Amino acid sequence: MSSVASGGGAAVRRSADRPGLTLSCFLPYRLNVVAAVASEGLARIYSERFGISIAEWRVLATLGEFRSITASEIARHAHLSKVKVSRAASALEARSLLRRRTNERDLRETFLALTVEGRTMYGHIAPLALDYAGRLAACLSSEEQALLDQLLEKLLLHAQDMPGPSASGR
Amino acid sequence: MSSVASGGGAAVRRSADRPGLTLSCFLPYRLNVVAAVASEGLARIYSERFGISIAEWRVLATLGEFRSITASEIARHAHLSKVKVSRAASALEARSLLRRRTNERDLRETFLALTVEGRTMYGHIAPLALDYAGRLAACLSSEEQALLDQLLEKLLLHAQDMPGPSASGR
DNA sequence: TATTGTTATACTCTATAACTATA
DNA sequence: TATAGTTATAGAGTATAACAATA
Repeated sequence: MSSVASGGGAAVRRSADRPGLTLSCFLPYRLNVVAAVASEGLARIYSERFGISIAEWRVLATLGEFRSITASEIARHAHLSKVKVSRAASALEARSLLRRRTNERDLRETFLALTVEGRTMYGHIAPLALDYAGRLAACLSSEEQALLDQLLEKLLLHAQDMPGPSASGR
Repeated sequence: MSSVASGGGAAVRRSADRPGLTLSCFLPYRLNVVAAVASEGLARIYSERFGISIAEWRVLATLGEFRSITASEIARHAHLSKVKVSRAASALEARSLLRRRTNERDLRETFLALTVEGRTMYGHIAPLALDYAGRLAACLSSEEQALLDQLLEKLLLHAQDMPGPSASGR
């Protein structure tokens, strides 16, 4: 009786011994494994070949997309903490890939933008990244890709405002 | 310059300036964000409430599923390195949650199994984890859940035997 | 020689909070 | 008081390789 789990809210009977959890079918685990495997090759591209970290890549990619935005906007867009953005920006700035400029309307804020060199590097990495993502998704039909996208989006929005640890079991 | 990049097969034109990469639509990024968000709450359950790490949780879950298996089998099943399994097993053993026993047929191997205490803890955590996963997946219909599962599986198998960094661009 | 598993090392990443400066 | 951003600190996690035992 591996029992289990109407997700909704129904109480479920389980044997004390076999609560019916199968790791390979456990959604959070699966998402992590797929994400890790999917990132491995890509991370090698930008770490080994361009010497940048994941956080730096995300900042680079965000600035490649939006020419000049504030650090906190990058944090939101790239799903990074402000600390990580600050560190990544410092590292990129030290290599002259990025420039900081204070917002004159609100002196607390800083606009970040790629330098010409930064934009050049972005021009090198982005096609490789796109190619990689393309090859990754190539095992899915375009309908499947769209579907996956929708499902991930739904999941993300839902997960973001899910109560913490087991509301029922506190 | 940025020219390049036939993805799966179709050549794509891009401006040198805007290689057309949108972070929020970039599959590896999306997978990582969803996985991270989906894990947050869960990790809190077993770290704060039970004092175990993710690796330890995976070992625990694997042993909850397969009563007694070798360390390397756990590594394969739980997608962990042998070092991580070894460390996690030591930590669990130190808390008397797990027992190691040498395989008498091949003295290099060690069988790991949960102790009664370990099984008890598993019995506490597994239902919480299942509940969490259930609430997570509750935003999807059961058809959608099955579909997501299939898509993730396909993606995983494909990603695992994908050539490293851009085969074309080496 | 290859494999299982453990340990050591150094390194990176991370979270937290303290801090500066503005608002 | 609250916010944007930086810096400091310490702790956790990581990869790598070296190692012992066995095959």
